[in-house]
Amino acid sequence: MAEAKITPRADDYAQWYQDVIQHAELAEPAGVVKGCMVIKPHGYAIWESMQADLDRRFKATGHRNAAFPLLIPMSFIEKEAEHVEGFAPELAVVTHAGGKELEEPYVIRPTSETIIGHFFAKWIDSHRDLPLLINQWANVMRWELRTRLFLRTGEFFWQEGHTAHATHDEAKEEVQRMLDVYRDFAHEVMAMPVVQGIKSAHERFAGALETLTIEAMMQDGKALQSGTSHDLGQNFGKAFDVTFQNAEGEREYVWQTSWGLSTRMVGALIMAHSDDDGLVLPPRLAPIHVVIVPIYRKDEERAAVMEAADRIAGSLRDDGLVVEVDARDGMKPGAKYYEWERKGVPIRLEIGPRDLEQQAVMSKMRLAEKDERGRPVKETLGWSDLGVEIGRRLDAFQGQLFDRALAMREENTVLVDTWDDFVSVFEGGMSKFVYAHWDGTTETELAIKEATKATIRCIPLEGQGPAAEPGACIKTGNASAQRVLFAKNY
RNA sequence: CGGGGUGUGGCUCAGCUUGGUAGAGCGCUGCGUUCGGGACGCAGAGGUCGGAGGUUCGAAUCCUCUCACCCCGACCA
Repeated sequence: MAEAKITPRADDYAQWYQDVIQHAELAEPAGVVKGCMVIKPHGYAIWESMQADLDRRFKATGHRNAAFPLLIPMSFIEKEAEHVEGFAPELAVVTHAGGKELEEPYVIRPTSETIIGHFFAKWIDSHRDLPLLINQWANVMRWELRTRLFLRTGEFFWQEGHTAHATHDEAKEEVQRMLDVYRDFAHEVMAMPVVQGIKSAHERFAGALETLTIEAMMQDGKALQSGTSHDLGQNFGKAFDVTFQNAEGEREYVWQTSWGLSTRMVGALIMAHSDDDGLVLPPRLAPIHVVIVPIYRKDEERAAVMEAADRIAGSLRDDGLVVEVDARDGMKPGAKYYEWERKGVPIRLEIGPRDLEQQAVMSKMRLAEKDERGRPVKETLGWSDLGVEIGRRLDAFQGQLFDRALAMREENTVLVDTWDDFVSVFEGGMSKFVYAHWDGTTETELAIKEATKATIRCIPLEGQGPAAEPGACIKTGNASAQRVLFAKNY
């Protein structure tokens, strides 16, 4: 299988990212409301694929979907002290409706812990009501100072899970369970390796006891937080009076969790896999698996070739593949090739007059090797059992993408023990993942960020980073229980 | 909010310094020839040059104000 070249792209990575999005026709800023996006059909189809897969995983772990209001009374947000402090600066507030000023303003939901807490209080009475496992697919709004397409938009789409449990242990299990669901999704579906870990106090969700995260490395070596799972403790239970009677007849506050994953994952997908030729989509997320480009000169050829192309497409569809036949006239095959490559279709089949007699097609993978003339290497496949052959190649491609991304991350991950080395690692274009010791204080964390722009992405969970061993903080020399993951991030 | 930049046809942009009444490429429409890695010819459609005010005989161009967007930073559960 082809070994694709990854270009670090360093300083112009942001521009490259914009170009890929634009040329693959994924999204554009709405231009009306700051940082909101228009997701074009192809981009939305990728998000839909993510939704479908995640939704299956959520249901398999016992969760049910529900929907909650877009507008939240301001007073709800104010009920949890850390929550309001964290979100107040980025709230969009509705003050007027029906032509009149409202007595109490509403905020457009930045996340739904508060309004769901309000309803959980009504829904939960007995320990028999627990655990309550809810997920919501929704859009939310956060008025960020600076927006970045897909990575930090004012409005974005996501899912937010909200659960209530009888004990802290059960809640903590749920937090870890859903973090694992996110990891599995990232690895199996997105072909994007992630590090699981705990956020530092400074990076923790406003209102949570603990925030867990999955962190992925993009092609320029920077980290992208790709999903989070929070242990909310009893903070929201107390703020919204969510209580239940236990088996002993005593009233207790519930233990809650929340976890979310957003359209930022579409951005992650682009930055993790794509190249200068456009999108590279893992087969399990590709809206189209196979595009068939018919080739012909004369009308008689066209009729015969189209008939064969349609028949092959039908057969592949019977095998469960999503197939597009590009029957557009007046466009040369080469132009079609470039267009579908930019959109990240994993496999292209060409069929022309020469193939009809031999009952064959030419197959080209998205990351095919180039020959000495710079042309991509294609292979000839027979018509019989074509669906099986293609399925095999799609599976291999899925694995190849993960292996490639993992190898890239390993090559750019280092252990660092001196401050000078630490500083020099973060100079220059290509960034890295650095495992180093930290004394555990926010003060040191901020000082390191100030000096290097690198932040603590997470304190890796067991088995995620290097083996836990005590050491001395990279900056202060104070005691450290284990290495933490530093990186520049988006 | 600080620094830098850009607003001209659907898209990318030139023209602005040195005012003279709007261009290119791509895309789009029609016809013909093409079609195994980004086709070509011919004929067309499409723009009150972000907005307002000013200077001038005359403003895309100069001046003032204003709006929007992009990049860098601050911020980022």
